[in-house]
Amino acid sequence: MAKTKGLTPQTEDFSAWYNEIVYRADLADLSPVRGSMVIKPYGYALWEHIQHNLDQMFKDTGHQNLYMPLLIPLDFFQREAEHVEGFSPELAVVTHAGGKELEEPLAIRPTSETMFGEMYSKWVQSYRDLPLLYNQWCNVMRWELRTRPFLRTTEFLWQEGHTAHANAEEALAETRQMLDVYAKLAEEFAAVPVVRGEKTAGERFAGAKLTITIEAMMRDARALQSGTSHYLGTNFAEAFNISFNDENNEQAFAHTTSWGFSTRFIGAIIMTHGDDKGLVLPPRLAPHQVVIVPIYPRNDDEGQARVMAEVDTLAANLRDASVRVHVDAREGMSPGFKFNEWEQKGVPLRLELGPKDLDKGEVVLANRLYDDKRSVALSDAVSISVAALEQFHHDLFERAHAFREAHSFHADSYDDFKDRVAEGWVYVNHCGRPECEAAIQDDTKATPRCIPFDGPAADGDCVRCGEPNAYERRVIFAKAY
RNA sequence: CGGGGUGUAGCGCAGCCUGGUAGCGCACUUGACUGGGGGUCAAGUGGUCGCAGGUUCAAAUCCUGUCACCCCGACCA
Repeated sequence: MAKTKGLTPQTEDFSAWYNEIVYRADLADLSPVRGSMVIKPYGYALWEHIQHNLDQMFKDTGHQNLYMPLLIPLDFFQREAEHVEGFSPELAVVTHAGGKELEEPLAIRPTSETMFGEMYSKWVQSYRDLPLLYNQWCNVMRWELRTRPFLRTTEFLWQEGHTAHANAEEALAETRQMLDVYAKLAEEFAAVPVVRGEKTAGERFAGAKLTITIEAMMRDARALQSGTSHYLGTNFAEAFNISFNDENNEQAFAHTTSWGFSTRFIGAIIMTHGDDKGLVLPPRLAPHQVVIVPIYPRNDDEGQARVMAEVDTLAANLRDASVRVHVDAREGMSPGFKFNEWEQKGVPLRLELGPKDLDKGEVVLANRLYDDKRSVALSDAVSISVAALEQFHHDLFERAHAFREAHSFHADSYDDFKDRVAEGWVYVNHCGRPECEAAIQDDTKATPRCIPFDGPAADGDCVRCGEPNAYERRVIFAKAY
C-alpha cells in the first residue's frame, strides 16, 4: 500500500492518523472554542448527502420535519428522574441574557425529549391525534470532558426523531423501524456494515425502557455506536402529561420513541474505510464521485483548448448520467500533486485526460480502492465509471465486512476473553449484572456493545463470573469510542 | 478532576541552559522555466515571541503570577 507523505500510518498510531486526516482532507478545522469544530465545505457536503438520504427515508416512512427551540427551561430536565441524572453533568446553561440574570435558567438542548414532551402534551387529546411522527435536524450541545473531531464534540449536528403512539406495540415497531432506516443508511449508502442489537441496561439511554443500536467496527477493531433508537415507554408521557382519551373514552398515556443519528457517523466513515493514503469515501455519499484531472502543456494554447474541450464534454456526459463529477482545472499545480490530494480526500474514481490519451481516444481511470490505473476508451468512460462506482460500493462494503468478521471472536473462558478483546469484538455469555459489566470494563476497558438481534444463541454461564446468562443471545463486548 | 506536554510567521518547529538587532522548513506573493505521481530557479511578503508584573543598560531567553490549548485516563451520540 502506498502511503501519503507525512501521514502517520494507521498501524503506528491510529488516533494520530485519524486526527491528521480530518484536517488534511479538509473535512473540519479546530475552532477557538474548546471542544468544538468548524465543519468545512468538504465535510459538510458529506453530511448533506447523509442528511438528504436519511431525510428521504424519514419521509418515506411517514415522518414530518419541524423545528423545536434551542433553549429549554432547566427545570424540564428535573421531571424525568433518570433523564436528569444522565444529562445534568453535561448541560450548558444560559444564566444571563439581555444584560440581566435570568430568573429561570435555560439549558442549551443536549437532546429534546423534554421539549417534545411539553409540546406533545398540548397537541395530544384523543387517540385520533396519534401517532405523532416528527423529526428535527438541529444542533445539540453536551459538555463532554474529552472531545475528538466528529466523534465527540461539545456541539454537534444530528437529527432527532420523536414519536408518540397509542400503545406499546406501535411504539416498539417504530423504534425498530427507525433502527432499520439507520442500518440501511450505514450499509447501503456508507458501505459500513453494522450489527443491530439491544443495549444492556447499563448502556441504555437515560429515561428509556429499551435502547437499540447499530454498531460498526473501525479499522482499529474498536466499536463505534453509530445510531440509536429508543422506546421510552410512558416515562416521558407521564413526566410531561402526554395523555389522551382512547377509543373507550379512558385516559391513557402515550408511548413515545426517540431516535438520533449524528455527524459522529462521519467519523465512522473515516475510520471504517480510510487507509494510509487518507480517506476512502463511499461513492453514494462522496461529495465528488469522480474527479477529472486535465493534463496539458501550459504554453500550448491549442493543446490546452483541445484537452479542456474534451474534459468539459466528458464531465457533462458524466453529469447526464447522474455522476457527481468535479473538474480540477487549477493552474500552477502539477498533476502529481492533484492525484495525491484527491486520493487523500478519498474520491473514489479519478479520470486523467491529456494529449497522449486524446491521440489514442482514451482516458486513464484510477480507482482509489485498488490503487489501480488503466486506460479506457473515451467513448466508454461514462458507462465504465458508472459501473465502477457501483462495484466500488460493493467491494468497499465487503472489505469492511470481511475485516469485521476477521476481528470477531467467541470466548468461553475469561482468560481467552481478555486476550481476544484486545484484538476485536468478542461474543460471550453474560450474566447482565451491572457490577459484572463494570468489573469487565476495569479489567479490559471493554464494554457491552449490544445483544445482537440475530447473533449466536447464549449457551452457557457468564464468561467472567459463572452466574447464569441473562439474555437469549451472546453479548458483544468490545472497546468502543 | 488526575497524569503528561506545549504556547515563537498561516502550519510544523529551532533558539531559552550560558540575556545583546528573531531564525529554519512548508505554505503564501511575483516572474521565468516546467507539467503523465507531491516540480526548478530567482526575488519577496509575513512576528506586540500566550498574557501581566518583576530583575537588568538590555528579556523570546532569568524570576513570579496568570491564561489557554493539546495528549493520556475517568464521563459520553
